[in-house]
Amino acid sequence: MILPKPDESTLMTTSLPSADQAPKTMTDYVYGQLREDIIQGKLIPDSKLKIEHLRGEYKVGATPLREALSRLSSDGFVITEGQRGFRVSPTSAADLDDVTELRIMLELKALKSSLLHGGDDWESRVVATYYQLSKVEELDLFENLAVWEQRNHDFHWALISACTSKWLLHFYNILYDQHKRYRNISLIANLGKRDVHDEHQRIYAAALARDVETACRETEQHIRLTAGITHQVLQELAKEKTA
Amino acid sequence: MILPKPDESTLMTTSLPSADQAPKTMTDYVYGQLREDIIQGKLIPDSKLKIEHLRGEYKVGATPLREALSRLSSDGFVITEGQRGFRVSPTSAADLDDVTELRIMLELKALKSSLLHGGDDWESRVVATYYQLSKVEELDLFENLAVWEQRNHDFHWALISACTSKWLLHFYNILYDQHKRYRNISLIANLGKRDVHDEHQRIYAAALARDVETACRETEQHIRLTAGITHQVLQELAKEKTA
DNA sequence: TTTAAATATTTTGTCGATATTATTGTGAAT
DNA sequence: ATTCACAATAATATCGACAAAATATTTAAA
Repeated sequence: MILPKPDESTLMTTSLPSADQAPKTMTDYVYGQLREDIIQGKLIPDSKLKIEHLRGEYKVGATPLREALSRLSSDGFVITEGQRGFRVSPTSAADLDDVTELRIMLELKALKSSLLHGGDDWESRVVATYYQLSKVEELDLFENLAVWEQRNHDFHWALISACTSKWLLHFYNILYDQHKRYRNISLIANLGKRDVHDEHQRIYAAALARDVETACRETEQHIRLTAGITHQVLQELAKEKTA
Repeated sequence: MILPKPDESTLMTTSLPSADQAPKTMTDYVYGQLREDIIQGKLIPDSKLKIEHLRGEYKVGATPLREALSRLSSDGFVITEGQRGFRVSPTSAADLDDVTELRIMLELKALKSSLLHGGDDWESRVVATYYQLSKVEELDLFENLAVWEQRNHDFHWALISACTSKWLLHFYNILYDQHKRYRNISLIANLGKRDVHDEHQRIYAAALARDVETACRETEQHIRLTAGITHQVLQELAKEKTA
């Protein structure tokens, strides 16, 4: 078993997502890989996930693979039917709307709780992640997409990290990544048409001022904008296919 | 492989919970068993789940077992740590509150959507499940706990079954069962102190009248009452332990 | 040519065995 | 006694192989 340096690893983690828990086990490793490849769209929606093929692709045995796929199925990234193996969960405009609405509800609730309970450590995290995000947003985004993605996630996570509900954060994590799946389709269109940094700045200011009302409003608008543009791109792609 | 008659089976099912999807595979079978045994408290919180032992208990191989446990870990019923196997998720008063608050939020949202979108088929389901529930609530509940449990679930599910959000229903299912875990501790205390049928009747009437406001208010009160009594029993048990 | 039955191939789900890692138990040294 | 090192034991995670099931292909009939 050749694996990177070991580290803590629990389900429903409350730690920052950038703390990229180095996997202790083959299952954990391939779980992370598969999840990431699904989110990145490298494994295309509704395509079949054949064990033998994946075995060669990720250099792991069948057992850890099946375990990882089982987990992913409960996360909603993979669907499994009777004796017909696994496949990547399909995507659709309807599902995007579904994910978006629920994510808004959960994120706003988490944000509110976080603003009410966050202490000095929370403030520090918000300031630090905002600073790092700002740095990369001054550069050419198109050349630093991966870094921006990471820091964007870190910032949003820091904002809600003081939320007291473990379950809320757990579900939020799933929906955030589901949403990311769609957003990746339209990332370029998204970043081109907006002043994302300005949106972040406003959320940041409201959060530190503990202005729940404003922070929630700005966050909701922020998410809806992304989802809206993604929805457009998705429909354009659908039209191209039929035409 | 000796398994019951086959049937459809997909994750994130939108069908009634009583439609007890007969498992096609060993993994599905043992997944259901383990889940039920955790909910029923037969597998006690925080206890270790040793593969060899479970293998004998449920008469299945190690691979399906590990797959089922992997799924359950993403569902939050089981926790898995690095190279230290699986254990039943621990319970706590804080977790009960967490589950309760989130469940209320999700169930009310789902109920609202359902009342807005439900058609004739939805109405039929509500009427039918309410009728069956009423029948058993006229009998001695203590002698029909299992049946009551099932019909109570069916009724609540029917109410929200016209909700258009698949994700909302998926998360609701998880939280409902998590809540059931706690409720089982105090079921007797709960049924003794209340007129549950009256509460159900009021929700029923408001739902059919499409009175979103009232239906939500009654449902919230209904859940809070259960959770409150469960909380009490939980604390009493904790005191007994220290005393 | 289409439809249907029969056969061949692929793929899934499962088991038993094994190497690796954690845990427990034992005895020596502080 | 308590702590530490080290051996003995137990449990986990993984692999390779195989039977059952689904899928693809061929062959025969309408």
